[in-house]
Amino acid sequence: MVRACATDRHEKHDIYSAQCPGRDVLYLLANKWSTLIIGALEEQPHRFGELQSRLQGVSPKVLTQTLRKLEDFGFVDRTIYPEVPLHVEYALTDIGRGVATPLAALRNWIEVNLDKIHTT
Amino acid sequence: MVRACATDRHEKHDIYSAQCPGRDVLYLLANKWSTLIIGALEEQPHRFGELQSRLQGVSPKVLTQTLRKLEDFGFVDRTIYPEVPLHVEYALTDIGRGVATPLAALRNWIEVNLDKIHTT
DNA sequence: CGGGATCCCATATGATACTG
DNA sequence: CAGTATCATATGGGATCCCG
Repeated sequence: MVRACATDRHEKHDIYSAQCPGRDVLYLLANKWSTLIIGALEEQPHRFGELQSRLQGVSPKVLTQTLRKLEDFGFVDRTIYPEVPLHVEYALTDIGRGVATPLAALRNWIEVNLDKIHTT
Repeated sequence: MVRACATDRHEKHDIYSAQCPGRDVLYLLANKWSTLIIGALEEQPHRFGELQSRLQGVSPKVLTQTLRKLEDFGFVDRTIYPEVPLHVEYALTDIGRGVATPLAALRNWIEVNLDKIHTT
């Protein structure tokens, strides 16, 4: 259950309410790349370039934007190794590994049921 | 596991590939309202106006757009009762109830962990 | 290598008014 | 009631070039 009880409607802790902070989280994931990025990082930490080649089709700008947002929410950790050439690694935080689980379930469901879905 | 094996990279059945049809499904859900709509319909069928008041903040235009997309993918069923006044009901299809499960898991995770997330 | 800076477009989202 | 029409805007997304 998402709501604890019926009286939660349109309260702060009801995700169906406009005031619920959970909507921000849902909206963070609700873009073209967040879910895929978290999925990739769940397997193992990735460097910027590795992510870009793994997530076919993402531009460096959008990849940066999305990573920053995930950092802001505390889902992703960015570590800089001051080497030459520069080395930056992105990894999931504890909380990041937390969301990764339901997101993996979603991706998995999609893969398993893809043949039953009418993808025009 | 999302990929069956490592050799799946950048193939049609690898969701990380740009050619994977699963991306369309992921992208369908990746918008501001789809997840909430499916969540609401999971509880019970809703009329248009019921949905609109339940999902605080959605405009009729956007609600229609999203519902149409969900219909196209076969997740939602639209039934018209030719009464006066007009009566239209939206309900989940079998496949719609399928996605609803992982989506509910995601919403639930968000609610449970909301206090641990840094929502600026 | 890992981006930041720019410019630009497509689309998602919205507010409001109107109709079958 | 259940939308559609219209207009307006925000943001996502992308291409390219450049720099430490």
